[in-house]
Amino acid sequence: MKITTEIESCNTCVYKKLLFDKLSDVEHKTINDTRIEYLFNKGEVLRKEGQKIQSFMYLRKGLVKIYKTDKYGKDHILGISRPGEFINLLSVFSGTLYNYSVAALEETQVCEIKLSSMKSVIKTNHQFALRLLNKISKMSEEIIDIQFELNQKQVRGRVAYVLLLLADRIFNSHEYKMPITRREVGEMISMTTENTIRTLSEFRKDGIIEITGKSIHIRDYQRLVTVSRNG
Amino acid sequence: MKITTEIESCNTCVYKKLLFDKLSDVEHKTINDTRIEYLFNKGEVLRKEGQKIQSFMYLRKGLVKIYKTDKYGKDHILGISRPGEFINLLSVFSGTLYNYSVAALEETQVCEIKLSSMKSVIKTNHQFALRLLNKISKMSEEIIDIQFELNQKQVRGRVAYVLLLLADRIFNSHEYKMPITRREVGEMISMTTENTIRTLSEFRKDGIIEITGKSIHIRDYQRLVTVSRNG
DNA sequence: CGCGGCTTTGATGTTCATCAAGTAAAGTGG
DNA sequence: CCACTTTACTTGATGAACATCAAAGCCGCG
Repeated sequence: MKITTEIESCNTCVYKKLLFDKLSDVEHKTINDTRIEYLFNKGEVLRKEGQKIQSFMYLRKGLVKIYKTDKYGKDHILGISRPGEFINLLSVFSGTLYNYSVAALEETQVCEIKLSSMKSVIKTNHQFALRLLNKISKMSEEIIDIQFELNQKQVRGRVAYVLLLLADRIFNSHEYKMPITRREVGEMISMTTENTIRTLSEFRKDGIIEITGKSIHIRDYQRLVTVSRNG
Repeated sequence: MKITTEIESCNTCVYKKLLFDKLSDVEHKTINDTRIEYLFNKGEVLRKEGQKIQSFMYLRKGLVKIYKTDKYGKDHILGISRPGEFINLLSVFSGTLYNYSVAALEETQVCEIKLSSMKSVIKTNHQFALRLLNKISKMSEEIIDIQFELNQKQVRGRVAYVLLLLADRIFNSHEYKMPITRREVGEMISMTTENTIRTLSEFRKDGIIEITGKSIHIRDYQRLVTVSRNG
């Protein structure tokens, strides 16, 4: 992890419009003054469950996994976040401690804003407060929705669902390099690594996907959708 | 469902302190003026997935289940809410449509407040906005946490977890009348009704619980905790 | 170049869903 | 209020889905 200074001010940030565009100059300054840019390497843990929450984190580049560790030390992945998303939305206003961990799946750049600055802007800008409420709700609902969907499916459906989630929501492509290991796919769908791999092999034999190491090429998208729906 | 007029004003409500205690007289009037009290019978659906969100709902008496229905028509219970809790916190700021359904498990009284009134108070009272953010986050985290816990367990552990959840968080007693059917327990833990019942019978045979129709008496609390942990 | 983690496949046993069949309880209409 | 119908509850038997154990090849990295 290291500190960078790529952006001079939030005003020039490409993600400004996602949350910070309706702020006054003073409010912008409040946010920008306590802002720190960080660069995390692949594999680095940004935040750990149980740590004290002192800042707001905004994902600018890279990819992270959001996960919880159970009492046996096994991780359970709740979701994957892309640039433009907040990393700690959920925990940030519910308590003083992180309720889950966040780790970088690739080189990842984040902006960190002091929690006090965020609260200060909420005080002067109700529109900002409403947008924040909206963002928090959406992120929670997405996580709950993924769990709900996965709960209805068995292995084939679950693996298909994850492949589609990556294709549609993360990479917007039918061809991508898997950002997570097979074990992590298992940790996402609550299945063993072995069965996850077996299922991927089945999909390959069925001609639904092509696998070359980490690379996935979805050859029969429609069929994968069907498997995800009915599996 | 029928409209009641038990409380004259939010000022005299026993639940005032949970969210509405730091409001000015004008803000109180804003909330109170659009407030309507409803009484729902056991089994009645308060809100259905897909309906438009136009109000904020506060649970005053009774018990409700929060659930989603899958494409096969099977319900999946996400949580159970007690008096003093909001019913539609999650959905309320994330979109215009409900993302889940809410049904009364017993005779239930709710206060409904127009969404516009809530937003109006957020504009004038940032402390209120922060408390709302906090409440939303907490409720989401509880739902996510329950799913996370259940995902690690198998049938025995899951059934034990639900029994403890009811004992500890809903009734604060080792003896209670089940507010949900066996099928609904199954819908909560993603297991079939048959296996849920089988497991309850096992617990009875093992002397962990006593079952008399709908009544549950936890005889060996510690053992149930152990089963919930390791099952 | 070798060590540890990731990946893969196979064999085996456990857990759980499904099917079946019957009893008990709770609504419902006359 | 009782006959009737539906829904809830319960247990057993069977097979399917999945975890576990085992063993070996692969890959990246120090």
